[in-house]
Formats: sequence, C-alpha cells, structure tokens
Amino acid sequence: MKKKLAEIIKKAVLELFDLEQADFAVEYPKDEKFGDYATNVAMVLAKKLGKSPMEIAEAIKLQITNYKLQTFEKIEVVAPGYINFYLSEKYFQNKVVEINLEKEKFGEGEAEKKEKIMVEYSQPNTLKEFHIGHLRNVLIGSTIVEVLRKAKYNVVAANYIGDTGSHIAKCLWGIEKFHANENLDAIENKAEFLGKTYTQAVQAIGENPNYEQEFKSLQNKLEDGDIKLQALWQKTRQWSLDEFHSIYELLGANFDVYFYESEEEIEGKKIVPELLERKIIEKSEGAIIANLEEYGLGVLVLVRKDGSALYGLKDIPLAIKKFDKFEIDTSIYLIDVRQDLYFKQLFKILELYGFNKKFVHIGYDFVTLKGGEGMSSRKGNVILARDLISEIISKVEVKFPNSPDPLSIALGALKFTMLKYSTGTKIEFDIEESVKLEGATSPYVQYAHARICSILKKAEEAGVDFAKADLSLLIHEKELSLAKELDKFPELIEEISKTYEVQKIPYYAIRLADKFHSFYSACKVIDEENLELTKARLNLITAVKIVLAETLNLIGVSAPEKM
RNA sequence: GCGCCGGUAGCUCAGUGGAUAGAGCAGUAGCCUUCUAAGCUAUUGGUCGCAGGUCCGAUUCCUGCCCGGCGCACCA
Repeated sequence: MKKKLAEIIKKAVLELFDLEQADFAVEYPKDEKFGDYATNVAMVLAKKLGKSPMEIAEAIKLQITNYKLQTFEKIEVVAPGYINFYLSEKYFQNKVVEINLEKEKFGEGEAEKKEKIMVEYSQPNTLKEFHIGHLRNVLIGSTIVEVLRKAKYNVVAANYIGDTGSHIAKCLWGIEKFHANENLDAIENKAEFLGKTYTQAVQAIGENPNYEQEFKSLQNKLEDGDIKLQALWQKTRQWSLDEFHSIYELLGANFDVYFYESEEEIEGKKIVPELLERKIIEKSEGAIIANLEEYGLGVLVLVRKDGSALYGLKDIPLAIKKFDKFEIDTSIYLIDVRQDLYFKQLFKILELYGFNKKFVHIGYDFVTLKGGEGMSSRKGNVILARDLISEIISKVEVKFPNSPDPLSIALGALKFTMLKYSTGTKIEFDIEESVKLEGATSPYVQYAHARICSILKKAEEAGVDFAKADLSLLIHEKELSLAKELDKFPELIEEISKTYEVQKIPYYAIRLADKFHSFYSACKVIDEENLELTKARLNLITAVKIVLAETLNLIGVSAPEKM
C-alpha cells in the first residue's frame, strides 16, 4: 500500500506542478488519529514551488480526491502541511479476506526476484567451543536468509568453517602435551574437551616461552603433512563439525553449502604469483602484503614471512568462486563489526583484481557478559550455547510446570532476546534478564498465538463454520487496529530485505501480539448471542494467527497451539 | 594519532528531517463466576552526551568537543 500510495501522490504532483520528479516520504503517522499513512510532500515542495505547504497540500488532496479511489475514507490536510490518508474500513476488512486466502504466502514478494544472493554466516572455528556470542551470528544470519526468501530472492545460505590455522595447531599441541595418555575416543563430551584443551593450551603457551617453540614446531609438522598429526586433525575436526551440525539442528539453521578454510588455502596460494605480477600485492618485511594506504585502508598481510597463508588470502579465491560457481549477483558476509576494516580491504583487493561485484559486509556488535569483558574462547570466559539453553529450559519448567514443550519456549525466548537488538548495539548479556519470560519476549507473542488456537478449537468443537462471514461487521476500534497492523507485514518484509534490520521483526511481532491481547480483553470472539459477529471475528483472528506464525517463523521461533 | 560504532526514562533498549520522543522491566492504582492473568487497563518517569551550524522545522543531517567500546603488519 505504501508503494501504491507513493505512486498516486507522485502522479498527482506531476500533474499539478511543472516538475521532473518529486522526492518525498510516505510514512506511518505517529498516532493512529493522524490516519493510516501520511506524506510530507507539500512541505518538501514548498520552497521549490514558492507556495505555502498548506496551499500545496490542499491542491494535492483535491487532485487525489478527483481520482475517486475507493481505498480512501478520508484525506486530510493538517498544519504544518501534512496530508493524512485514512484508509476505508472496507480496505482493512478485505485485507483479512486476502490473508485468509493467501495464508502463509501472505507477505511474500510479488514476483520472483532476479537477484541471487549468497549469505555467508556462522563461520565457526573448529576445536573452539560454541558460545552465546556465536549464537547472535547464527540467529541474525538465518533470519536474513528467511526474510530474503520470503521476499522472493534466490538465496544461497553458506557457511565457512575455520578448520585450519594456528588455533587448530594450539589445540592439537594441547592434546599432545596434556592428554597424550588419555583415550580420546572414550571422552563423552568431545566438543567440550576440545574447547577446554584449546583454552588450556593458549594459557600455557602464554605463560611459558618454551611451549611457544613446541607449538610452532607442531604447527610446521602439521602443515608439512605429518601423518599422525593429520589423522588427529581429521578426527578432532569431525568431532567439532558434528557438534556444529547438532547445534544448527537444535537452532533450526540450515546451510546450502559449506566452505572450508583448509580447501581455500590451497586456491589462495595459487593466485599469489599473479597478484604479485599485477602489483596488487607486494613483498614487505619478509611477508606478502596488500598495501592499501592510498585508499586509507592501511595494510593487509596475506602471507606470513614463514610462508603460511593468512585468512585474507583464502577469502580471495572463495569470493571469486561464489560468483563463478554459484552464479550469484550479491555476496553478503555476516561477521562481527570488528572485521569491518578487513572487509573493506578484501573488497578493495578484489576490485583492484578486476572483480568488481556487489559485496556487502553486515557487521554486528559483539556480545559481552554483564559486568565482564567480551567473551573469548582464548580466555575461556564464555557461556556455552548449550548451557544457556539448558538454563532457560529449567526456568520455563519452574515457571510453567504444565508447559507441553519447554524446549521450544526456551529456544524462542533466546532467539527473540538475541534478535531484538539492532546490529549496532552491543549486547551486554545478562543471563537472569535473558531468561525472563514476561513483557517484550517471545512467550508474549507465542501466548497470543496459543490463545487464538484455543478459541479456534473451541469454535470448531461448537461446530461453527465461519468460511462465509460478513466482514463488514468488523468495525470495532480494536478489530480495525489489528487489521491495520496485519496490513503492514508485507512492507516489513520488503524493508528488511533491503536494510537487513532484523530487529524490526521482534518489534513487529510484539506490536501485533499487543494489539491482539488488547482486542482479546475488549472483545469476546465466540458469542452465542451474535453468530454473525462471531464468524467475522473468527476470520479476523485466523488472519492474525497466520501472520503471527509467519512472523515467528522468520526468526525461527515456534508458534505453539498450546502453552 | 587515524578510523568505525554507540551515548534516548532509574535499568535494558526501539525510533525518527517534521505533528504531544516510544516499549519492556522496575514503581504506583485497578482487573480472573466470562474464549489460557505467560494477559489487560490506568498512571509516575526524558534539557534524546555537550556546544555550534544548515533548515520553515534537528533527538535525527554537518562540524567540533566529552564519555564508552572496537579496529589499525604476520589471530579470524
């Protein structure tokens, strides 16, 4: 509707005034009493046209009124020059019908988009533990994927596993040093063992310079293909991958393709001569670097002086492969904001290489612990994803002993909490706060859904057939307010598919649930005295149920029938 | 030093070139013989970090400053 209205306004403006184009905004007014949509077009044009905003607004209002569109109930001009549009009740009543017809397809993009987008996210390092900081990435990433799909983009969800590099060597060294005599295969929680050993190794190496030597020599042996170490690498790598897959399954995150750093490393080394030849990179202080000072991007080291490859070198062939092999148009990297400079450097190198494509880095700020510093696997001051989930489950069980599915409520609460922050906000994680289940949380939204299901079940048991209903009976303030919120859903999808502002989904879900709860206490749906109104309202809440479930679905939260 | 991000109610956070700046939590006062009170209704609470500038209009854009975080050559 927003788009349509913008076109109508533009048409009116261009007909009325001698203009090439018009720049203006169509927005939701702050208050419903100012109508359903408002535009500032008159104020924007005032100066250019040398007329007062009110005068222009009146002229536009008259022009649009002459179109005799049934969509509008009223068009109003208000000082200092707003034009407020009031949509008709009929429009919203029809919207309810439309949603019930389209069902879960409501809100989808109108046509398949031509653009193919790859979203790379998660990128965990093997042998490190999966902590709650990693959760933010997975949850934002899978939400972006879902939203883009809903908006009808062709999306490839990609993961890039960090299965090589010094952190691996450190952990393997730690195993050999401290756990050589243990039967590794018998360890029950292998992921935890690896994580702990990694932290142990980092600390030991930091404290004892001799260990530094030992670990370095192990790293060299590993890179030279030492058979025993290779086997250990393979085995532990698989343990980590198994753990990651299990966590993704728990969270409902899916990937279409996995890339591995250990494979890209080989490709990266192949293009070094060409990059050197073309003077995109150079030798410096024994290392190979890209000097990007002239672009204000500093220096990026690609190859260490010992000849080993760094992450930048691996990202170059991978970036190219994504376009060439997968035929994508846009490549999105979801990685925390601390790597912002790195991505600017990477994209610049690719540009200099002649690979000028659409690259996007979506950065989000990291997760810290309340009262502490940033979580770091190296320091071992982490809260593991699994531990947090267990803790939330136990809270749910205590608070709602009859809950049929505490796991999905707990996961919902976690996802919602993680996603409701904008990406520029650091999340100061407070476990106590995160497991609260009242207010702006997923249970609030899920509860609305469960309440609807409960009413629908009751209606079904009473044998009410509401397939045919007179929706024009929906004139109550709370009913229309609900329908108006439903109408905004497609615009929300469209917006987020362009801005990636995923926090808007939880906020939308809260607003919709809020309006439902408010309607629920003001209006009785099933009213034996008034069967026609009952049918109309059953249609309304069915539409609300569809949109609530779809909204939750986008952020991977279940919509329970019962709570 | 240079760069990026943040500074909005007691707390945690949304939001916006425009109409009285919002939500949750916390506080206060109410609401379960009625479709689930994980709920509803009402209410207290803000010089939108500071100072300038642009604009008809700035919390929003620009500049400077202050505070916090992060990044800037061999981690990813």
